[in-house]
Amino acid sequence: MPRSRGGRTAALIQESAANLFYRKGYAATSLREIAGGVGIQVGSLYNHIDGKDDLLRNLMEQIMRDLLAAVRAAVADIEEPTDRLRAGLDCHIRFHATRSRDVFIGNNELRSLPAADRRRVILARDEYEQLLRSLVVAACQRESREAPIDLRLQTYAVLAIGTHVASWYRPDGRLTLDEVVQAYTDMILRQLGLPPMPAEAAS
Amino acid sequence: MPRSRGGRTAALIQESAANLFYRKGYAATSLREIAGGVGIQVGSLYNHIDGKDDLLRNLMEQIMRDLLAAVRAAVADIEEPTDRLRAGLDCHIRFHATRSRDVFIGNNELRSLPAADRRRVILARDEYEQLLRSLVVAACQRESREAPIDLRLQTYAVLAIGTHVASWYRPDGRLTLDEVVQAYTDMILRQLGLPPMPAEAAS
Amino acid sequence: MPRSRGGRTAALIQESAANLFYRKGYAATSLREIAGGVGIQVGSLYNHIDGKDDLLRNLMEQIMRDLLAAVRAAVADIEEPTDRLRAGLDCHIRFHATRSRDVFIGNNELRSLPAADRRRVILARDEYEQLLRSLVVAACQRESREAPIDLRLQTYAVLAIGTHVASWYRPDGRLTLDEVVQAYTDMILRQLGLPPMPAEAAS
Amino acid sequence: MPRSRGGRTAALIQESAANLFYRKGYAATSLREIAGGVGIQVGSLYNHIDGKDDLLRNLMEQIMRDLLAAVRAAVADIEEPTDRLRAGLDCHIRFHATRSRDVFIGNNELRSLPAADRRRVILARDEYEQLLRSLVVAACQRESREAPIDLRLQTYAVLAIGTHVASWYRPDGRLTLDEVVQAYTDMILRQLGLPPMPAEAAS
DNA sequence: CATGAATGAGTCTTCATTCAT
DNA sequence: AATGAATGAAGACTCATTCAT
Repeated sequence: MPRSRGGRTAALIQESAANLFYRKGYAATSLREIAGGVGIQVGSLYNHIDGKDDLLRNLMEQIMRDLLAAVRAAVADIEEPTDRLRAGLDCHIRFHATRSRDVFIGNNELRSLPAADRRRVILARDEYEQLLRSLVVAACQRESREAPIDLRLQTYAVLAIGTHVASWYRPDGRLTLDEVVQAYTDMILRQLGLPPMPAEAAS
Repeated sequence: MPRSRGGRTAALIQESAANLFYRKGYAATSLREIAGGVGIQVGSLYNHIDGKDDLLRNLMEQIMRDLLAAVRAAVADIEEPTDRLRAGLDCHIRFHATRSRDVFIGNNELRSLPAADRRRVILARDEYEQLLRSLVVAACQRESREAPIDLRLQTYAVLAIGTHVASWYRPDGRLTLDEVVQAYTDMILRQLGLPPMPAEAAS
Repeated sequence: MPRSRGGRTAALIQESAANLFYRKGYAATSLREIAGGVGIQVGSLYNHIDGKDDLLRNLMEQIMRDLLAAVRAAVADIEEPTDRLRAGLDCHIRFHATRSRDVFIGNNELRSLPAADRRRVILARDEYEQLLRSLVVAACQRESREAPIDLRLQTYAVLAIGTHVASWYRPDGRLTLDEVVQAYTDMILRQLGLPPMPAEAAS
Repeated sequence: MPRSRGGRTAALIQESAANLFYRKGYAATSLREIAGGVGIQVGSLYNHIDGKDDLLRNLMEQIMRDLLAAVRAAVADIEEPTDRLRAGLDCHIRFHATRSRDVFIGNNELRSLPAADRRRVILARDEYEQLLRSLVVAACQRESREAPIDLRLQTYAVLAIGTHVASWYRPDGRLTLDEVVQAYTDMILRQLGLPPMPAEAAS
């Protein structure tokens, strides 16, 4: 019966783990439950992972890699600073909404990671924060018409909004994904004193 | 079934529990550690509490009561809607910064609470959200010069900023408490298209 | 029911562990069995020990301490080298016979000990070997009438006989304790070319 | 139920098992490790063995067969009792030194053997003990000039020395194989009151 | 009130063994 | 023959909880 799954069991385990870590938290999730989610016995997990940490580490490193890559790709071909920021924010919000489960875990289970891995993830987070800040700073230097509040705080607020979106957005909720992305992006741009619409689109 | 709710030791236990829940999370904290933080043995805890849940429940109900009471008191004697909002935001941010530990626990350990208690806490949270929304709506109806984005989202964003402040503010950090409160309050007001400074203070 | 045992449970646990380590070996003995031997549950063991290692470590350090102390005490007040050797051998054999269980464990479970403890026990064993060798050498230098074979090997042989006695002697066996001690002591003395009987006793 | 008793891999597995049983003991050795020593996966072992017991049983029966056969062959063509004993001891010591690993396992893992196999091995050990005793008795009856101590004990001592040699001899140690064999053989002969050198060699 | 000890369920992990491929 | 995956039992250890002292 178990055959024919190909090499997919490992992925199913990660899925099951992510679902449970999201619902109950890492420490409150037992391997028994994770295995149950895949339809195998606890011991069988160890054919695919080295330990419980593995599941969390994989998850957290993956989500940080994906987030960094997504925003970098989103701004890659754009020159104009404000357009870059707009594109970055769009991607940032959209990512946090669509991958809210993993982002949520990434934000809440840092302390559950073994110290060594935690350091690595924190470095990636710092890198992401700097990427966002560089987008914010570049756009504000060129275009902002109001004296901006502390730009580091502004960047924190951008991160906060991502985190928050991840904590409540549901695909079947009151607002569509595009509406949410639009609303929050505008909110941030207005906050920074920047025009919400791309120049060519506004004319 | 002993209880000594007013006791000195009981308070120390709550403190120890709060510190550990904050650092490691509820599920990852053992009663042994909590007892250790007070300098007593595990068994002795049961002279003061009924179980591990107790500690979390007390904490979460207390913080919600305090938060609601604080903001209500802050706006109690103010009539003018925008002033009410300003005062409410000031209190909201300040509370989240100064009581960041307990607020953080309140935001992250909801799922660790037994279902019955969870419901009660969620009701209190809804109540708080409505309080904030009423402040936002009242101020925007009277004074806002820009078409506001969805006001429910705006309120969410206000909550998000509180949560975020609680997650990084430290009394010995780069910014003073007043600076943080000022910055975030202004940020939100600007966002809503409202004047950041009270009229009389500005002149 | 469990009360009134005073603080004796820890000792009962050590006993139970020693019996099982002797019969089945350390690795093949489960904590469940050890606890069963005392009439308690596995978890209860941890009120008295820190882990399985503890039981082995205590055992091995105790037996080496006792052995060293016993032989040192046995030769303490004796000046004459051959008499010292006789007394030392008597004690050596007698100890290995009467405490055969623990000696056996000590000889066979060294590798089961965590590396740090293992080193400590090995030092004690080296110390004991040197004590025995010093007795042998002193006696042979003064009195031996035959050219002795390598004295280090002879000492090894003395140790080997102790080990071997511990592996088969039973109090209810064919030979009494005194007979065994007598026979092996004579055997070794003869081997070294020394007179088996104390001078005054022989006359 | 595959079997390939003559196979090359089967022999490698036995080797790997013997090395590990020697270093860590039977109970503390996992099939994973044994397989690792051969460079195959655990499951593959079962193409060559029926189970973990198999490995130990084979080892123990083999070593007893070899030991018995070796000593029998060594004394086969010798008539004179003391010469027979000398040759037997030489072989006994030499065997224990050169095959120390397997002899060590044979002496220490008896209790790890399933009851049925254990009985068989014990019979072989008894047979070997009787062989040695017969050599000792025959030589002592004809030639010994001193009143021998209990001959059964003497035989035990001979066995003890074999065991002990197996526990410390290393080919690259301080003494050569011949020196060790010589020393211990002389020791035993002297013990029995028998001349250490063959008559013809002494002249 | 505090303690030390007991309990039983539960944790993660390892193991020998099986078997389809 | 070798492999990768599955299994179920067992391992050591932790935990929240209870209770006699």
